[in-house]
Amino acid sequence: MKKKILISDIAKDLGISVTTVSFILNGKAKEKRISEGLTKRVLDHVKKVGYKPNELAKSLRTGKTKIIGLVIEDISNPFFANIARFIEAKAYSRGYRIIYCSTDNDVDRTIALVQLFRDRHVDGYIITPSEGLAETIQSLLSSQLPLVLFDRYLPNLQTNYVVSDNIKGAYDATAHLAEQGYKRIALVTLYSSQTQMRDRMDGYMRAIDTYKLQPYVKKVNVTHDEQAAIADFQSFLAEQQPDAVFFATNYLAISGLKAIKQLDMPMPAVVSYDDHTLFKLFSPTITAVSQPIEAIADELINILLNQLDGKERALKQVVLPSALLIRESSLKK
Amino acid sequence: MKKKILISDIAKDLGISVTTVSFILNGKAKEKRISEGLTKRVLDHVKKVGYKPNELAKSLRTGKTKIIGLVIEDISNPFFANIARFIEAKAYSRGYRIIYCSTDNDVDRTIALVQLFRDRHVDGYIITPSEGLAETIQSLLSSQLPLVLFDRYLPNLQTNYVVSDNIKGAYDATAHLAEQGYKRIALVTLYSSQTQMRDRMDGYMRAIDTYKLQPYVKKVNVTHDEQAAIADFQSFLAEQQPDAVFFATNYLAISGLKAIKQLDMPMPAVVSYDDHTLFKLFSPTITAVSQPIEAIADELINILLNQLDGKERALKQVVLPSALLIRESSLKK
DNA sequence: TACAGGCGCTTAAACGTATTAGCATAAAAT
DNA sequence: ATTTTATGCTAATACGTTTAAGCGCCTGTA
Repeated sequence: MKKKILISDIAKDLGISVTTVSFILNGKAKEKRISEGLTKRVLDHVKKVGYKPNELAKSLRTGKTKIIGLVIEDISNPFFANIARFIEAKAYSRGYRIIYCSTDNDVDRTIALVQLFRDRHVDGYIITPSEGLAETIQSLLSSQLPLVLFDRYLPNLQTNYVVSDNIKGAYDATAHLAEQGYKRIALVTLYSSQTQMRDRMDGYMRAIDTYKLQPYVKKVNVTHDEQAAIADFQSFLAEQQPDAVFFATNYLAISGLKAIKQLDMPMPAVVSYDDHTLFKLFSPTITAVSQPIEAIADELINILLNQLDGKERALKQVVLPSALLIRESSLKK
Repeated sequence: MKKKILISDIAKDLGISVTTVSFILNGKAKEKRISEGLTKRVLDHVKKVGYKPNELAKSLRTGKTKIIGLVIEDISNPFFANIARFIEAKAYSRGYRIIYCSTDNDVDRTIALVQLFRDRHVDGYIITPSEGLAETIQSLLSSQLPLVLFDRYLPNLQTNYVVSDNIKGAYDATAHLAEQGYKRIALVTLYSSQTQMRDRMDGYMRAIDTYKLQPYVKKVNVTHDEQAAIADFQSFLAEQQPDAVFFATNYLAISGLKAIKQLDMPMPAVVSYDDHTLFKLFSPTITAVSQPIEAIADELINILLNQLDGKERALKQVVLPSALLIRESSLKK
């Protein structure tokens, strides 16, 4: 078992001081007027013995970890997984690493995860805030920690955020169904007052107003037990007999499709907010409101890195447009 | 902006030494014979001022981080996502945190991620090794770092691992298709000699032997461009006309189903290795070989934590049984 | 000849914690 | 009365880095 090499070993080997080695390793050789000859000798020797600095010690000393904490609702949801992937790539190319966690929309869990990141002194945070997270976020803000929210924001808090235009996305989806001639267009959403849910409801209602239709809203509790949610939704279907359903999230759409399938009934028209890799595979293929994933990731990482570089202190609140991808499930038969 | 509280602040406030506070905070009050009165005073005061130790400093001093690094092929694949979720819960309840990363089966990326975890001094590793990772893993082993592989292992390396019985799983799937009366049963697999792929091929071949059928094997390159893989698979379908297809992974099955759908041909019987949340939603529903996810997670975390506790030094190589979930896609019409 | 300043490097202190060795006092044993 | 042992706590060092301050030497200028 080989002993771990320290910066002091390098210094000793070469008969110079630790400081000099440190300067060279941190690219300050020029600035600190270390001779080129010595710089080269040190670099060569470092490579030869395979020295790697202890990042914990570095972080302790500098207060920086070069790590960004990504707190995301559900990393197995393709929407979030893709955002995470883009963010990771972009951060990497700028010298930052990402560590991420899923909250499953559980407040206690989210708070614990933010605390974990805080304990580990991550340099910045990208968060999909669950409800009840205001206090935690406020505490990050008070500590001046670089932070940007996405997918939703906390209405009472002045934070950076990046969201899509949920109102317009939901309006377009609902209007599309109305244009197709559907009359009983239902909205299936969560028991949740998160901003994105509120806005999707809002967009739906505006389209209902425009087309002078009746609203049919079903709220579902999807957290614990999918089968219960399915049964709940089934009774709604039986009772209200919608001819079209707009699901406010992709996983609601998936549970809803399971419910419809089990019922063996004529399938209503369907639109999902958020696309899913497999929607093109279903029969019929599923129409979806698709958020601009790469643009969202871009904005997020730029806002955060600009803050980390100290370039930007102004609040950034970005709203990006969504696109309606029309597939078979929403077309009039 | 409030100043961060240190252990020395606590000591000063109470007029005692840092050592004493540290002992008490680490539950060594009894062992170090600190009086109960003082212990209580310290604990009360710590709670009152909301002191949190600096974990970086702790880790630097102790060499422990209480963090486990989870290096996983693709966290957005439901199989891996569920494993991760179980592992996380189990680790948490035993005082460990998990940080995870997706490798996308890219060797360079995997090496970089392991290095990241190493730099951050995680206490142990759970890894789905991509091909070409032998050197990296060997280096972890040489450094005596607690480690367990899963889903596959590296044949030339003596490591702990947990895998499912891929041979039997693949045999059962293929045999089931044969029993249904299919004659031209194809295997779709990856260009990969990872152990799980080799074993699935093996199981398929054994069943082909048992039933005296002809093998039809298609290898697909799925890494870069899904559409290319789809086209490639389509030409295989056209050429070989299989009446049944056994896909060696769930994402192969998904790409395959897309290919079949695009072709608008009579659908062959289908079985997937690894289940997927949405397979029950497809038409027809998709038969799958399902791995015992919770049992795998259990074994993984137990093996690792026993190593971390120093209880166990013996090699643990665990093989768990898979189950065939028969759905519509594999039944004779 | 004296002095200023540039050059190339080093000394020493810090980051916040854990832990070894030991000190002063009091009680118990000889 | 002296030595031993137990009690309750602390001083000092270590973990592996970064960095402010400074030191001796050389060169050029007055």
